[in-house]
Amino acid sequence: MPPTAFEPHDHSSCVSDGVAAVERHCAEHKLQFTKVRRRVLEILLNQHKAWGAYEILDKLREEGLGSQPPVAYRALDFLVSHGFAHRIERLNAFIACTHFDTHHAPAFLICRSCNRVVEAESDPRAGELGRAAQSAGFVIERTVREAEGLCPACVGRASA
Amino acid sequence: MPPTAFEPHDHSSCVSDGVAAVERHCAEHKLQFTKVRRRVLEILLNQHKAWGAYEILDKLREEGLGSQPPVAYRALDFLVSHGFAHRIERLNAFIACTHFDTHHAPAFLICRSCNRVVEAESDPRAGELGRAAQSAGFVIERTVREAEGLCPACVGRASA
DNA sequence: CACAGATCGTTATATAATTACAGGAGACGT
DNA sequence: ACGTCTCCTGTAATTATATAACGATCTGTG
Repeated sequence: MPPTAFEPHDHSSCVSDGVAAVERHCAEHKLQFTKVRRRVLEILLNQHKAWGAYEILDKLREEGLGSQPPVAYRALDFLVSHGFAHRIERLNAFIACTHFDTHHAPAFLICRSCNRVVEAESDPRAGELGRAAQSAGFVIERTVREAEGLCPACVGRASA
Repeated sequence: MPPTAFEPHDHSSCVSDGVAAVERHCAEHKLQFTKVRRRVLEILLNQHKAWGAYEILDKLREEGLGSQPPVAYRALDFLVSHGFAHRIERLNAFIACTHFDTHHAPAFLICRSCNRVVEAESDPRAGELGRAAQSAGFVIERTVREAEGLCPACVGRASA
């Protein structure tokens, strides 16, 4: 499953499918998918970039959905805690989850030029972190794996 | 090379060896290892935990070495940019480098209970990130790999 | 309806980081 | 020694990110 967001794709389905999947999941698990939460998810899905909480808040404010930081942070907390979105530590920003079904430990590729971010599936026990943890007797609960660099399009542009 | 900071060790040598190594490196590369920079490195080396910039600033202030945020941030920038310290994105905090010689892409194990942080050596091209990057044609420039969980001592304490 | 728990609106505050600019100390060529 | 260049320092102000606290309102359920 190669990352797709760096490639042209039918983006409108990213939004509609994402919202639909979360809607379904919330219905099944009796979670309240409220207006603000839905709107924040839509905003996140709207571009494959990481959104700062205050960028989202600005949008909400324009639309009359809330004007104070806790409004945005609460919606983001909800989305993140249920796996509908992820926090990108490197950017202090948030992105919609694109591997929603699988129970995952995500890894991210962040293009510093066009700011697009792609989520890759990963196994938390694999790789350096897992190996180091095992040899140290460390129990991993959560991992942060983020790579910053240039996406294929921007590499081409730079070397051209 | 198993991580050592989770185990008992002669900690005074962590500080003195660390400072000496950086001192040598600065001399060789004509870098100015000024009073503030040295002191910040000592503070970082003093405990195997991640220090917030403002914690460091408080210490500097007590000692009359500076009172405004840029003093701490500038010293930290120097240390990080030359590989003498690392930033832990997950904690918005900084830690002294313990694998100083090797040109590295560090990974970290963060104990959420005792707050100790251990640096593990790693190969940026290995693991999930490298694989994902390669298949996407993404060029990695920098990676963030941080695992949060419980160190051996705290696991024992919790299950006891 | 009445209740409990979740969610929301708002004010205030905490924490983290940067910008901007003036001054100082050392390196270096002349 | 003199200017001058560069890097480093001191400080004020501001921006960015995130949380605390609290009362009001909504939602599902008996």
